[in-house]
Amino acid sequence: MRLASFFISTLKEAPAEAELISHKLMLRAGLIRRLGSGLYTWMPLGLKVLRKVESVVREEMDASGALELLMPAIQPAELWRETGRWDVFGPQMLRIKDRHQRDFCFGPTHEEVITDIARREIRSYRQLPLTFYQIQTKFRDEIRPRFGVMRAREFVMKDAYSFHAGSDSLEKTYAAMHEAYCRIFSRLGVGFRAVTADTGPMGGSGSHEFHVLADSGEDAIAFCPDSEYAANVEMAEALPPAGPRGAAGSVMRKVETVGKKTCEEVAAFLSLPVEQTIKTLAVVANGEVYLLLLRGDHHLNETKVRKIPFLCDFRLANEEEIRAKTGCLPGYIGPAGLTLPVIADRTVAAMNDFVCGANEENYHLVNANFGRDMKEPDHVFDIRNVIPGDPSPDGGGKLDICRGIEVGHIFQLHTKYSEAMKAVYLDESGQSRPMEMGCYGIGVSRIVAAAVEQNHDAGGIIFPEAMAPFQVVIIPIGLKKNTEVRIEAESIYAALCDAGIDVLLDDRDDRPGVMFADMELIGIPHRIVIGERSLKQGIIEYQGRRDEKAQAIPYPSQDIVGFIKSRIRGA
RNA sequence: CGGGGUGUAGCGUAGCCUGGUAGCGCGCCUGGUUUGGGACCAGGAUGUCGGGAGUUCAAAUCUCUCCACCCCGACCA
Repeated sequence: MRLASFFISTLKEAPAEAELISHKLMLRAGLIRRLGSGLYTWMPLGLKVLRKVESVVREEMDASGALELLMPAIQPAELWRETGRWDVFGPQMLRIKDRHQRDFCFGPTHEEVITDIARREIRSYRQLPLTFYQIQTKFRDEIRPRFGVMRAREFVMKDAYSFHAGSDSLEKTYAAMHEAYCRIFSRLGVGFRAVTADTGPMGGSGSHEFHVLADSGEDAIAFCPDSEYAANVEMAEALPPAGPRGAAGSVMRKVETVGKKTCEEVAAFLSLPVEQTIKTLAVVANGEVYLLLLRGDHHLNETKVRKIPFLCDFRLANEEEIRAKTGCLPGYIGPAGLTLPVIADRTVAAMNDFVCGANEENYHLVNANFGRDMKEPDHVFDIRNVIPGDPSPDGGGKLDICRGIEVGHIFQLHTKYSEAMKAVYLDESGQSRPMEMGCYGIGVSRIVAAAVEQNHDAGGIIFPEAMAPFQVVIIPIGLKKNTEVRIEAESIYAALCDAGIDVLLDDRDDRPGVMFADMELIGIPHRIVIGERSLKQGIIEYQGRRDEKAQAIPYPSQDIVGFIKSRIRGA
């Protein structure tokens, strides 16, 4: 491609709306332009990147045996009513009415549509297993779209769905998809990690997320540096403390703690470690008020709480409810002297001589103990987030926590959708059975942002080889003025094109600094500079995007195409 | 949804407090000189000051209202 007949639009300064480095760089490089909140145009240069990501995804999906199809972006409400998700999905789903006032949505996902296809088309176990996939635009009306295409409302997603006669087959395909995902992210050149995950609103069991590791990631990942263990913190199990609970020591006393509401404040006020305090959370589920007990420095894990059957639809109690049940303000409530059901975190259950609210405004209890000063907890569950230093659930060492950008998620759905929508097949014995299903997503557009987030420097983006908009750029200095420069630039350009390399010729005849800066900003991995000065010495210059300095290449004596090819491969 | 903030030329911004007919940098256009790291000289174009209403002789500036966008939060007592 010749730049004079292409279109790039770079910015020296980033628009004020961008916060995240990837967002700023994508705007400055002219990859994307914002149309509205969470809505982005992929400019020609950005679209080239997006398409390259798509093609890697497509190649690996095809290689895994999945079959590409394309479903409508707009879906009728009836399908969603069959699975009950029309009501469950909530405001994240963009609902539309057609001219007849019939309900539709702009698909946030496609389980219903694909299951409808499956029930119409698949009759027999002989047709199974089957995996379909598409690369489609989705719309989710996010609470707060942000970070450009990282969390946009409209985005490009690869979603695949597999159908099986039996869960063995599902597990096989699931494993194959896991492998395909690892190949995809490796080929794309992003640093990633597969972690065990919660299934969330998609339902089902058995799930892995794929995260691009980046400090700006929205997800926290617990991992063990000394073993293979890695999980979303939502999922990471906090093991019970090793030893038994210590014996109760000196007698419990009530102390005045005026204005000290948080555990940190109370601990500091009493000169005790915050690990010696217990915080009490009042929640309401099914009309009942429960007390949840956590160690002062720990945080509640909502996902874990929702897995406790009687708390699956819990919410935090409001101030009036708390006052009615405990007679006291939030900040001073505690498990002592109340009849409310108490759910203790595993860590709390092993604590003795702790500090907790006295259920009296401006007072806390010190040296409190279960059994002696209050009833034992009614239930003990793992309801907290793990923190760095916690033992790894696989026994392999201590956990650490890092951040990641979720770019892929695979689920075993089993028969959640097939049962609801009667997607059945006949097995060998002629019996009708619901199909086992799996579902596998990749955030295609998000990958671009994640890759930029992970690969950039002061000059701009450093695209990984596989998703760079162009593999090589040729920068001629003094193109119009110097015939020799023009001839050699054209000849090298033609040779690289013939070799099937995606090469950009910067024929703008601009000042060198402008061309260098632009090409660095948009992140082209390999650069060839052809100038009168070097040509006279029988050389041209090559510089990799990550290289400190350019290197001289003897020219025309050295085979440039071969050299570039080796660079592309070696990168 | 709650809180905070911003809206002035394509981008970044000054002016607003203290009302008097809008300025700067980059970019853009023309001509010329330049050409190995975002050039220089000369000339030029581009603003419903987010929309509407109000106050005033006069509003980017004050008031009200609507809109858009950004940030933080949306249960951790």
